[in-house]
Amino acid sequence: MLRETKKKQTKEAIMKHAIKLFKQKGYENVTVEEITIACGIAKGTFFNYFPKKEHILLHVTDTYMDLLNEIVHKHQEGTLRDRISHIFHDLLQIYLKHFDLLRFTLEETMRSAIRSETGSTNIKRFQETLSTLIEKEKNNASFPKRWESDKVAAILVGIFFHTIINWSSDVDKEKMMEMIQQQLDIVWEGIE
Amino acid sequence: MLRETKKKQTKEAIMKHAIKLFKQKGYENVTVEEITIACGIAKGTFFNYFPKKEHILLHVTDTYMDLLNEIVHKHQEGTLRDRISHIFHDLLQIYLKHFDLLRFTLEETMRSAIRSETGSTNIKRFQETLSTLIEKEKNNASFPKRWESDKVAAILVGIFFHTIINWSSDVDKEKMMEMIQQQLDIVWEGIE
DNA sequence: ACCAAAAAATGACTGCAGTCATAATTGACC
DNA sequence: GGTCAATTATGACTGCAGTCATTTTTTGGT
Repeated sequence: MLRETKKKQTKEAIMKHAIKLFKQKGYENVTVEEITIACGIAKGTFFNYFPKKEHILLHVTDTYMDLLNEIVHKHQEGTLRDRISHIFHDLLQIYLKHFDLLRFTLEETMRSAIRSETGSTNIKRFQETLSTLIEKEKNNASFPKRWESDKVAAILVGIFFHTIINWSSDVDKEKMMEMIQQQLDIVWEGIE
Repeated sequence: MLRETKKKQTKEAIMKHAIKLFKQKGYENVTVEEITIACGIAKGTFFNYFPKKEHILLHVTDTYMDLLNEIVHKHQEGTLRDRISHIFHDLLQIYLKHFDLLRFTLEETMRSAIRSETGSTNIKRFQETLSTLIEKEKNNASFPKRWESDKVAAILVGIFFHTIINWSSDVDKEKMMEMIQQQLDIVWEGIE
């Protein structure tokens, strides 16, 4: 299957060069033609692999999805409450570190979620990851069974995204984590 | 001041015709030129009023912001917990009713929040509205003072947006409200 | 090694958002 | 009501995303 391997190579080449250029010049200042020239292919070929320029960004998220699993895996000890905090902390660090690229990725993630072009959005995958994490904890009896893991995960994801969307302009990283932390505290202890 | 009134008229005309066309044909199938022709002005004039096509959508939100205040005003009786539920219920109804237009508006709202083109995003304004609502309740001593209204509002907004983003594909309106409701319950009563 | 069908690459082409130099309109002042 | 500076309108123009008819490459069969 020469064809298959070549296709994979081309796709990866496009992504590699695209991301490199995005980081260099910013997403909006990079044209599709530029990317294809960097790859040594014709402009039209790009669209055989990605239906829109933006779709590269969705695939970028896939890479970071792996990272999410790593992070979740890294924080196994302690209470669920602490573990979630640590996970969010690490995620936030990554987001802020690669902010220039990832904010466009975030934008695209939101867009595709709203349009629901794909059944399974990256946000939903994030939520599922947290959901299974919580579900496991339930079996350890260290988590109240009356709440559906799914819904709790939804709240947590909501907090995370809402915070990074609304405060990513803020340069003060510590403050952002503090915001998330305080919201988590409220959720854990309950308002009333 | 003929000039001022004329400017306002033109701006409103653009918005009126634009929205009408968006509803008819969908945001993406309407060109800027089409809008200007409907208004009887030249294409270039459009960009004297809105820097980008998408910016009309941000102004659409302004209209719905007024609606938000009405809704908040409508639900004065009962506990805060119930009031919030009712407010979210009404908001969701509006969102779903005008879904075809509002999902693009939502998209744009998210975009501008992430890019933080404007200091005060519509999301932040929503949050502030809820925050003052909660703050008032604090003074009535019917709300625990230990939590900052701001943070509680942030959680609530997070729940609302995350839900509509991730489930707006779902046609089942009742289910969506149920999702929000259940998340609110958890937040109110606390996880632990 | 040759052939035909399927898959993939190509780049000229189209359509639209957004720009900008120029033209028309307005208001303030005499 | 005539003059001029400031504001606003205009539409030809530019640049880029995305399309598509055509060409090139790959593959499996003989």
